[in-house]
Parts: sequence; C-alpha cells; structure tokens
Amino acid sequence: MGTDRTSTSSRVFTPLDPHSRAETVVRRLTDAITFGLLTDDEQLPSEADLAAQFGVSRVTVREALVALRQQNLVETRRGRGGGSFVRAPATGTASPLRSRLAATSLPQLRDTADHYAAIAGTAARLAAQRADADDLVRIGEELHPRGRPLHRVERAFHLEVAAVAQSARLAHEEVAFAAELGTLLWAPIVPVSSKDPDPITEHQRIAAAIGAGDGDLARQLTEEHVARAVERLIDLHLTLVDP
Amino acid sequence: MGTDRTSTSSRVFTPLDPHSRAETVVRRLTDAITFGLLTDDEQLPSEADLAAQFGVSRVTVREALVALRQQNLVETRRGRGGGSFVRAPATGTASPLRSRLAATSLPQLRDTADHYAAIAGTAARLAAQRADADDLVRIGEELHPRGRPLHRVERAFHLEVAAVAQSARLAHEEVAFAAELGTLLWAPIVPVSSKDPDPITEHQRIAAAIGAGDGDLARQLTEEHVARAVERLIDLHLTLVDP
DNA sequence: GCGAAAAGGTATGGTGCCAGACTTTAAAGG
DNA sequence: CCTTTAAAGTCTGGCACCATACCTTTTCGC
Repeated sequence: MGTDRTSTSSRVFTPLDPHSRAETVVRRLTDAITFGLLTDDEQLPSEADLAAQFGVSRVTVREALVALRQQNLVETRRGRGGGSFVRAPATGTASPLRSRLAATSLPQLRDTADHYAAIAGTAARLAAQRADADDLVRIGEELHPRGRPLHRVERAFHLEVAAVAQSARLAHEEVAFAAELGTLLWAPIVPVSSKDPDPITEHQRIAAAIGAGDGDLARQLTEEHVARAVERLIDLHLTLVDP
Repeated sequence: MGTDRTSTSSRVFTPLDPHSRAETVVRRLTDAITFGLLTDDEQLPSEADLAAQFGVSRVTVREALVALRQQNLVETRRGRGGGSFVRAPATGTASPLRSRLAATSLPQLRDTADHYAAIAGTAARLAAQRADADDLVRIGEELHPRGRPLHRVERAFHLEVAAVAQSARLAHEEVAFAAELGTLLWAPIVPVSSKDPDPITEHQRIAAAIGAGDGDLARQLTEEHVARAVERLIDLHLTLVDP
C-alpha cells in the first residue's frame, strides 16, 4: 500500500515543458514547413495574427521568425502585401525526415504506432457508428487522390475519418499525430511495397465498413492499414540505422 | 486542394499553453490533492526536489506552495523533518468532484470516455500480447482491494495493465486520464449499481483474458467495463444538472 | 503621383522565472 | 545539551516574455 501510494504519487511530479515559448513557436513552424504542412511560397499569417493565434506576444513571434530566417525556412518582406513566406528546402527535403526516422529508436517507433493505431482505429469505429449521409460523402471525397501525393492523401483521409467520428478529442489527437508520427508514417520517403494492398484500396475498404456501420471491421481494417505502414517504416528505419 | 491546404495549415496555429509555470504547478498539485492522488498528512517532496522533478526553479515551486497554503491544501513546517504536508479537505471532499462533474457537458463526458476507452482497451490488448509471468503476478496483485477504496483499486488496476502493456505512451496517457477522467470515472461519488457486475469480478475477467493472451477479449471486456462506469457517471451527471 | 493601408521593425516599462547565494528554523542524533 | 542536518525563507542580478506605443517600409487603390 505504501508502495502503491508512492508509485502513484511519484507520477504527479513530472517535468513541465522545458522549452521557451519562442522556441516552441519555432518548433511548430519548423516542423510544419519541414514536413510539408506549410508549402513553398505559402504566406504565413502576419506577425500580429500569428501572435494572436499562438497566444503569445509579437516579440515572441518575431524572435521565432528570426530563427526561421536563419534556417532559411522563411523569407520576410516589409510593406503592404509583405509578410513571411515559406522557403521550404527544395533539395534534401527528405533529409530531415530521414534524420528524424534514424534518430527514433525502434521501441519508440512501435510505441508511437501502437498509440496511433488505438486512436485511428477508434476514430474509424466511432465514425462507423455516427456517420450520416453527408459524412459518407466527405469521406468518399478523400478516396480520390486528385493529383495529391500519397502522403497527403493518407493524412487527409484519416483526418476526415476522425472528424466524422464527432470526437473533438480524437480529432485533436489525429491532428497531433499528423504533426508527429503521421508525418513519418505517411512520409514520401517510405516506398509502398508491391506486396501490400494499394493504400487507396485500403481506404476504400475502410470507408465501405464505415458506410455499412460496421465499427469493428472499420477499426480492424484501420489497424491493419496502420500496421502495414509501420512495418514499411521500420524496414526503412533499419536500412538507415544499419545499412 | 486549396481548401485542403488551408484547412491543414490553420491547424498549425493553435495557442500555446496560457498558464504561467507557477500556475501549472499549482494546478498539478491542487488536482492531485483534491482528487486523492496525494492524501491527507502525506509529505510532499522538499522544495528543492519538487523543483528538480517539475523542471522549474525553486521560486516557482515556492509560489505554488503559497497558493496551496492559501487554499488550505498544504501546511508547511520549517526545519529538519519539515516540509509541506497535504491537508486534504475532509468535509466536502466530494464537492469539487461534483462541481467538476456538473460543469462538464454531456458530449464532453462521452468524448473523453471514448478517448479513454481507446487507450485503456488498447493497453489491455497489448498487455495480453506482451505480459510475462511476472507481469501477470503484478496484475493479479491489483485484483485484491487490500482495504483500499474502490476508486483506488480501479485506478491501480488500469495503471498496472498499462504498465504491463510496455507502452510508455499508453502508460503516460493512462496516468493523464487518472488525473482527468479517471478521477471522475472511478470517483467515490458514483455508486456502483447493483445491476452491474462486481467491478472486481470485471477486473478478474480482464486479467484472465490477459493471462490467456486473448487481446481482443481483453480489449472488449475493458471497453465494456469503462462503458458501464461511464453510464453510471452520466446518470449521476444528470441528477446533478437537473435534479 | 499621392495617400491610405498593411505589414514589419524598434523601443519601453513591468512581470514572471531563472540560477545561485545566504540566513533562519526546527528536528534528529550523539 | 550541543552539534549537525535538512528543510524553508529571503535576496539578487539577469533573461524571457508581456502589452503597448511608435516608426519605417512597401504596395495598393484612386
């Protein structure tokens, strides 16, 4: 009992976030640029808007932008029509992703994937229980690549399923994973194996299960879909770590 | 496609945590005391230790402790053997929990529960896949109330399952839920209905499924267990909101 | 071409937080 | 009873961040 209490209590005292606020903004924007959430030539909101949206002062945003300029990730122009524009690295776009993948240990990869599968699977299950006709149309629209690269298709599909699940928390978690594992999981650096089912076909099957209201099947198919992507990612990880 | 990009990009710019670090520490400790993670007369770590563990300076911890003293949640003594001691409110212990429950909307309750069921269910599933003999012994130990109130038994059981799952993330999520929904879900203010299976019996069945390596059953039983607790919580919520 | 508007750039006083140093208090141990 | 030890209490200079105000730059619209 003493052991139990000690064990429980010690979990209360975990560290607060060590990053400065400016640093956190830098990381947010750097990640978004590096991983394709913000694209080349895209204009960021104005400093004042960024400050309002991030909930920080303009000084903090400015400091973050200085760092981004030093990393050549944005270019800033003054005056009307000015602002900060994304300068996504054209060459070696995949390098940060590869570095990140190589720097992530195998247990971490698996653990994150387990967590993600739980979220994405549950989202699919709830979507099957809760989707109305409009929802199914919206999911159906995400089955079409429409010229987008596969990683964007993947991300959009799962985000849409999470949205249809009508769970703010799961949608929020899905967004968080999109900025984290999802970036690696659906990264363009991971080739789709010819042995695997076509990812779009997998989406179609998930969507069909959702449409049929079969939550358990939707979850199972989603988990398998994620598991296959994880296996591919792990294969790539192994080639990076130990070529 | 423009809509897609705009939609995705706007999700990058969400607010940073608005709370000061001292305030965050206050919330951490207040919650832990109010919801029973830290019990009456329990000694907190020293200021220096708290600072190290929270990753803040001593000034910040001191400020938090001032606030806690003003709320009569701790009592501080100087000198050797001194320190801050928990003064959990004896009367009206349940009031903060009831207030919190009444203040939480029904969709929020359900959403949080959905999220929690995904985590706890997956933890049970992974535990079934990964538990060794020692793990099963440890889970078995949590089947015995050992004089603890039911809400502590519930919390300890699920935390143990998450630990056995060998997923740092899920364990971390389980801990986070223990401080959030779990506190309400397993709260002593929610009477166990005589129509429901005995919670200990439910734990035993989950443990048996884990022991048998049946991940899907373990997950299903866990989800049902959580769903029943949620229904009871919602019943109570309704009496508080609209008596 | 000029004025307005939108944007970045600069400055300032105040607050929160940091690391570090020193003092006071009270209990434990010899 | 005295000394040691572990704890809280106080202080300080420096940095991060805040809100606010003002200035400069550049484009857009008339």
